[in-house]
Amino acid sequence: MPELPEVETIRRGLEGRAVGRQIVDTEVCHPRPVRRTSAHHLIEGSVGATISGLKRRGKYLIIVLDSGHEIMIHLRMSGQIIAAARRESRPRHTHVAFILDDGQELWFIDPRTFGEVVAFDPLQLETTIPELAGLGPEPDQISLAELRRILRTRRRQIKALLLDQTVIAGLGNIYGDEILHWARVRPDRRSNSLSPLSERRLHTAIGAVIANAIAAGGSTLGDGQYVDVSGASGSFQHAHRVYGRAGQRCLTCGRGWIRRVVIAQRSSHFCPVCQR
DNA sequence: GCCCTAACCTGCGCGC
DNA sequence: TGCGCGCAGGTTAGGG
Repeated sequence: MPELPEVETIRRGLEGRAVGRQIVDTEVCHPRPVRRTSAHHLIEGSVGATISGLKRRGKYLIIVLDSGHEIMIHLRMSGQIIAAARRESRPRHTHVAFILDDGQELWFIDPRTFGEVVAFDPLQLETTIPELAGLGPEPDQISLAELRRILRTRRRQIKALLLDQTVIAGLGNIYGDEILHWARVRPDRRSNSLSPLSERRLHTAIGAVIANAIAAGGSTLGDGQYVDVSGASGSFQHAHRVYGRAGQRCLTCGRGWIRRVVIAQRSSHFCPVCQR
Protein backbone atom coordinates (compact mmCIF):
# COMPACT_ATOMS: atom_id res chain seq x y z
CA MET A 1 0.00 0.00 0.00
CA PRO A 2 2.00 2.92 1.22
CA GLU A 3 4.47 4.64 -1.06
CA LEU A 4 6.41 7.82 -0.40
CA PRO A 5 3.43 10.25 -0.29
CA GLU A 6 1.56 8.09 2.21
CA VAL A 7 4.63 7.66 4.45
CA GLU A 8 5.34 11.39 4.27
CA THR A 9 1.73 12.15 5.27
CA ILE A 10 2.09 9.81 8.25
CA ARG A 11 5.41 11.44 9.17
CA ARG A 12 3.87 14.91 9.21
CA GLY A 13 0.96 13.69 11.30
CA LEU A 14 3.25 12.09 13.84
CA GLU A 15 5.50 15.13 13.95
CA GLY A 16 2.63 17.21 15.27
CA ARG A 17 1.55 14.64 17.83
CA ALA A 18 4.58 12.78 19.10
CA VAL A 19 7.64 15.03 19.12
CA GLY A 20 8.62 15.85 22.70
CA ARG A 21 6.68 12.91 24.10
CA GLN A 22 8.37 10.21 26.15
CA ILE A 23 7.75 6.53 25.39
CA VAL A 24 6.77 5.13 28.80
CA ASP A 25 6.09 1.59 27.58
CA THR A 26 6.32 -0.51 24.42
CA GLU A 27 4.16 -3.58 23.91
CA VAL A 28 5.00 -6.17 21.24
CA CYS A 29 1.99 -8.39 20.54
CA HIS A 30 3.31 -10.30 17.51
CA PRO A 31 6.87 -11.46 16.80
CA ARG A 32 6.80 -10.92 13.02
CA PRO A 33 7.30 -7.14 12.92
CA VAL A 34 10.37 -7.40 15.17
CA ARG A 35 11.83 -10.47 13.42
CA ARG A 36 15.01 -8.68 12.35
CA THR A 37 16.10 -8.36 15.98
CA SER A 38 13.67 -9.18 18.82
CA ALA A 39 10.86 -7.81 20.94
CA HIS A 40 13.36 -7.36 23.76
CA HIS A 41 15.61 -5.30 21.50
CA LEU A 42 12.76 -2.95 20.50
CA ILE A 43 11.58 -2.53 24.09
CA GLU A 44 15.12 -1.90 25.36
CA GLY A 45 15.73 0.57 22.58
CA SER A 46 12.57 2.61 23.04
CA VAL A 47 11.21 2.63 26.61
CA GLY A 48 12.24 5.72 28.58
CA ALA A 49 13.38 7.66 25.51
CA THR A 50 11.81 10.89 24.29
CA ILE A 51 10.85 11.33 20.62
CA SER A 52 12.93 14.20 19.29
CA GLY A 53 12.01 14.05 15.60
CA LEU A 54 10.49 12.17 12.68
CA LYS A 55 12.40 11.49 9.46
CA ARG A 56 11.60 9.70 6.22
CA ARG A 57 13.83 8.08 3.59
CA GLY A 58 11.93 6.64 0.64
CA LYS A 59 9.18 4.53 2.17
CA TYR A 60 11.02 4.19 5.48
CA LEU A 61 9.72 6.14 8.48
CA ILE A 62 12.30 6.88 11.18
CA ILE A 63 11.52 7.94 14.73
CA VAL A 64 14.49 9.83 16.21
CA LEU A 65 15.00 9.40 19.96
CA ASP A 66 16.92 11.59 22.39
CA SER A 67 18.92 8.52 23.40
CA GLY A 68 20.74 8.66 20.06
CA HIS A 69 18.94 5.53 18.84
CA GLU A 70 16.27 5.49 16.14
CA ILE A 71 13.26 3.34 15.32
CA MET A 72 12.70 2.34 11.70
CA ILE A 73 9.16 1.48 10.60
CA HIS A 74 8.41 0.04 7.17
CA LEU A 75 4.72 -0.51 6.38
CA ARG A 76 5.25 -2.77 3.34
CA MET A 77 1.89 -3.83 1.88
CA SER A 78 -0.66 -3.50 4.65
CA GLY A 79 0.89 -1.58 7.55
CA GLN A 80 -0.77 1.36 9.28
CA ILE A 81 0.27 3.72 12.07
CA ILE A 82 -2.53 5.20 14.14
CA ALA A 83 -2.31 7.62 17.05
CA ALA A 84 -5.13 7.17 19.55
CA ALA A 85 -6.06 7.81 23.14
CA ARG A 86 -5.03 5.12 25.57
CA ARG A 87 -8.63 4.38 26.56
CA GLU A 88 -9.53 3.36 23.02
CA SER A 89 -9.59 -0.33 22.20
CA ARG A 90 -6.90 -1.51 19.82
CA PRO A 91 -7.99 -2.81 16.45
CA ARG A 92 -7.29 -6.35 15.32
CA HIS A 93 -3.74 -6.86 14.02
CA THR A 94 -2.21 -4.23 16.30
CA HIS A 95 1.22 -5.81 16.66
CA VAL A 96 3.22 -3.06 18.36
CA ALA A 97 2.00 -0.26 20.67
CA PHE A 98 4.13 2.64 21.91
CA ILE A 99 2.57 4.18 25.01
CA LEU A 100 3.38 7.87 25.40
CA ASP A 101 3.49 10.03 28.51
CA ASP A 102 0.51 12.18 27.47
CA GLY A 103 -2.07 9.38 27.32
CA GLN A 104 -1.61 8.69 23.62
CA GLU A 105 -0.64 5.39 22.03
CA LEU A 106 0.98 4.85 18.65
CA TRP A 107 -0.23 1.62 17.09
CA PHE A 108 1.51 -0.38 14.39
CA ILE A 109 -1.26 -2.36 12.67
CA ASP A 110 -0.44 -4.85 9.92
CA PRO A 111 -2.74 -7.71 8.83
CA ARG A 112 -0.24 -9.27 6.43
CA THR A 113 2.70 -8.90 8.82
CA PHE A 114 5.18 -7.97 6.07
CA GLY A 115 6.00 -4.70 7.83
CA GLU A 116 8.81 -4.12 10.31
CA VAL A 117 9.58 -2.10 13.42
CA VAL A 118 13.29 -2.02 14.30
CA ALA A 119 15.22 -0.08 16.94
CA PHE A 120 18.75 0.61 15.73
CA ASP A 121 21.91 2.56 16.33
CA PRO A 122 22.39 4.95 13.37
CA LEU A 123 26.14 4.33 13.54
CA GLN A 124 25.42 0.65 12.74
CA LEU A 125 22.92 1.34 9.95
CA GLU A 126 24.94 -0.45 7.25
CA THR A 127 24.87 -3.74 9.13
CA THR A 128 21.44 -3.50 10.79
CA ILE A 129 19.35 -2.17 7.88
CA PRO A 130 21.52 -2.38 4.74
CA GLU A 131 18.63 -1.79 2.36
CA LEU A 132 17.93 1.57 4.04
CA ALA A 133 21.59 2.50 3.73
CA GLY A 134 21.52 1.53 0.05
CA LEU A 135 18.52 3.61 -1.06
CA GLY A 136 18.77 5.78 -4.15
CA PRO A 137 18.10 9.53 -4.13
CA GLU A 138 14.76 11.01 -3.11
CA PRO A 139 12.49 11.81 -6.09
CA ASP A 140 12.51 15.55 -5.34
CA GLN A 141 16.30 15.66 -5.12
CA ILE A 142 17.35 13.88 -8.28
CA SER A 143 18.65 16.25 -10.95
CA LEU A 144 17.83 15.89 -14.64
CA ALA A 145 21.49 15.12 -15.33
CA GLU A 146 21.53 12.36 -12.71
CA LEU A 147 18.28 10.87 -14.00
CA ARG A 148 19.65 10.91 -17.55
CA ARG A 149 22.79 9.11 -16.42
CA ILE A 150 20.69 6.41 -14.71
CA LEU A 151 18.38 5.98 -17.71
CA ARG A 152 21.14 5.84 -20.30
CA THR A 153 23.42 3.42 -18.49
CA ARG A 154 20.71 0.75 -18.16
CA ARG A 155 18.34 -0.96 -20.50
CA ARG A 156 15.68 -2.29 -18.15
CA GLN A 157 12.01 -1.64 -18.73
CA ILE A 158 11.41 1.85 -17.41
CA LYS A 159 8.63 0.79 -15.00
CA ALA A 160 10.88 -1.82 -13.40
CA LEU A 161 13.64 0.76 -13.08
CA LEU A 162 11.33 3.24 -11.32
CA LEU A 163 10.31 0.54 -8.82
CA ASP A 164 13.94 -0.22 -7.94
CA GLN A 165 14.54 1.47 -4.58
CA THR A 166 18.31 1.54 -5.11
CA VAL A 167 17.75 3.71 -8.20
CA ILE A 168 15.16 6.18 -6.84
CA ALA A 169 13.74 5.81 -3.33
CA GLY A 170 10.05 5.85 -2.57
CA LEU A 171 8.25 5.13 -5.85
CA GLY A 172 5.85 2.18 -5.92
CA ASN A 173 3.35 0.66 -8.30
CA ILE A 174 0.66 3.36 -8.17
CA TYR A 175 2.93 6.37 -8.57
CA GLY A 176 5.14 4.57 -11.09
CA ASP A 177 2.11 4.18 -13.37
CA GLU A 178 0.92 7.77 -12.82
CA ILE A 179 4.39 9.23 -13.41
CA LEU A 180 4.82 7.34 -16.69
CA HIS A 181 1.40 8.50 -17.86
CA TRP A 182 2.24 12.10 -17.00
CA ALA A 183 5.52 11.72 -18.90
CA ARG A 184 3.72 10.03 -21.84
CA VAL A 185 6.11 7.08 -21.75
CA ARG A 186 4.98 3.45 -22.05
CA PRO A 187 5.93 1.37 -19.01
CA ASP A 188 7.61 -1.31 -21.14
CA ARG A 189 10.01 1.07 -22.89
CA ARG A 190 13.70 0.37 -22.30
CA SER A 191 15.17 3.10 -20.16
CA ASN A 192 17.99 3.82 -22.60
CA SER A 193 15.57 4.28 -25.50
CA LEU A 194 13.96 7.51 -24.29
CA SER A 195 14.40 10.71 -26.29
CA PRO A 196 15.92 13.74 -24.50
CA LEU A 197 12.44 15.26 -24.46
CA SER A 198 10.95 12.15 -22.84
CA GLU A 199 13.75 12.13 -20.29
CA ARG A 200 12.95 15.72 -19.41
CA ARG A 201 9.23 14.98 -19.18
CA LEU A 202 9.93 12.00 -16.93
CA HIS A 203 12.04 14.17 -14.64
CA THR A 204 9.26 16.75 -14.40
CA ALA A 205 6.62 14.04 -13.87
CA ILE A 206 8.48 12.42 -10.97
CA GLY A 207 8.62 15.72 -9.10
CA ALA A 208 5.10 16.83 -9.97
CA VAL A 209 3.22 13.59 -9.27
CA ILE A 210 4.93 13.04 -5.93
CA ALA A 211 4.45 16.67 -4.84
CA ASN A 212 0.78 16.63 -5.83
CA ALA A 213 0.22 13.29 -4.07
CA ILE A 214 1.80 14.58 -0.85
CA ALA A 215 -0.32 17.73 -1.05
CA ALA A 216 -3.42 15.49 -1.37
CA GLY A 217 -2.42 13.38 1.65
CA GLY A 218 -1.68 10.27 -0.44
CA SER A 219 -4.01 7.76 -2.10
CA THR A 220 -6.68 5.77 -0.25
CA LEU A 221 -7.95 3.00 -2.52
CA GLY A 222 -11.27 1.22 -2.42
CA ASP A 223 -10.22 -1.07 0.40
CA GLY A 224 -9.65 1.97 2.65
CA GLN A 225 -6.44 0.40 3.87
CA TYR A 226 -4.28 3.53 3.84
CA VAL A 227 -5.24 6.24 6.34
CA ASP A 228 -3.18 8.88 8.10
CA VAL A 229 -2.32 8.81 11.83
CA SER A 230 -5.72 10.19 12.78
CA GLY A 231 -7.58 7.72 10.57
CA ALA A 232 -8.37 10.15 7.74
CA SER A 233 -8.25 9.09 4.08
CA GLY A 234 -6.07 10.69 1.42
CA SER A 235 -7.59 12.12 -1.74
CA PHE A 236 -5.02 11.63 -4.51
CA GLN A 237 -6.93 8.55 -5.75
CA HIS A 238 -9.37 11.02 -7.35
CA ALA A 239 -6.48 12.34 -9.45
CA HIS A 240 -5.34 8.90 -10.69
CA ARG A 241 -5.44 8.83 -14.46
CA VAL A 242 -4.40 5.25 -15.18
CA TYR A 243 -3.85 3.21 -11.99
CA GLY A 244 -6.77 0.86 -11.43
CA ARG A 245 -8.59 2.09 -14.56
CA ALA A 246 -7.98 -0.87 -16.92
CA GLY A 247 -10.64 -1.08 -19.62
CA GLN A 248 -11.80 2.51 -19.13
CA ARG A 249 -11.35 5.40 -21.52
CA CYS A 250 -8.26 7.57 -21.06
CA LEU A 251 -9.01 10.77 -19.14
CA THR A 252 -6.13 12.59 -20.82
CA CYS A 253 -6.72 12.03 -24.55
CA GLY A 254 -10.28 10.71 -24.51
CA ARG A 255 -9.39 8.32 -27.33
CA GLY A 256 -7.35 5.48 -25.86
CA TRP A 257 -8.51 2.69 -23.55
CA ILE A 258 -6.40 2.01 -20.46
CA ARG A 259 -4.54 -1.29 -20.73
CA ARG A 260 -3.20 -3.49 -17.95
CA VAL A 261 0.01 -5.44 -18.50
CA VAL A 262 2.39 -7.18 -16.11
CA ILE A 263 5.90 -5.74 -15.77
CA ALA A 264 8.38 -6.83 -13.13
CA GLN A 265 5.64 -9.06 -11.67
CA ARG A 266 3.43 -6.03 -11.01
CA SER A 267 0.30 -4.84 -12.78
CA SER A 268 0.97 -1.76 -14.89
CA HIS A 269 -1.65 0.54 -16.38
CA PHE A 270 -1.17 2.84 -19.36
CA CYS A 271 -2.87 4.53 -22.30
CA PRO A 272 -1.53 3.15 -25.60
CA VAL A 273 -2.49 6.39 -27.37
CA CYS A 274 -0.90 8.94 -24.99
CA GLN A 275 2.09 6.86 -23.95
CA ARG A 276 4.72 5.88 -26.51
C1' DG B 1 23.42 -5.87 -14.63
C1' DC B 2 19.12 -7.84 -15.53
C1' DC B 3 15.23 -11.11 -15.49
C1' DC B 4 12.32 -14.51 -13.44
C1' DT B 5 10.30 -17.18 -9.67
C1' DA B 6 9.18 -18.04 -5.07
C1' DA B 7 8.41 -16.57 -0.62
C1' DC B 8 6.65 -13.86 3.22
C1' DC B 9 0.92 -13.37 5.02
C1' DT B 10 -4.14 -12.02 5.38
C1' DG B 11 -8.33 -10.31 3.48
C1' DC B 12 -11.47 -9.49 -0.06
C1' DG B 13 -14.23 -10.05 -4.26
C1' DC B 14 -15.83 -13.07 -7.61
C1' DG B 15 -17.67 -17.18 -9.86
C1' DC B 16 -19.65 -21.47 -9.28
C1' DT C 1 -24.31 -20.01 2.10
C1' DG C 2 -19.97 -21.74 1.32
C1' DC C 3 -15.93 -22.97 -1.12
C1' DG C 4 -11.90 -22.25 -4.04
C1' DC C 5 -9.42 -19.13 -6.65
C1' DG C 6 -6.97 -14.99 -7.93
C1' DC C 7 -5.35 -10.74 -6.66
C1' DA C 8 -3.37 -6.89 -3.74
C1' DG C 9 0.03 -0.90 -2.42
C1' DG C 10 6.53 -4.13 -1.07
C1' DT C 11 10.85 -6.36 -0.86
C1' DT C 12 14.34 -10.03 -0.68
C1' DA C 13 16.77 -14.32 -2.00
C1' DG C 14 18.32 -17.44 -5.24
C1' DG C 15 19.16 -19.12 -9.80
C1' DG C 16 20.18 -18.33 -14.58
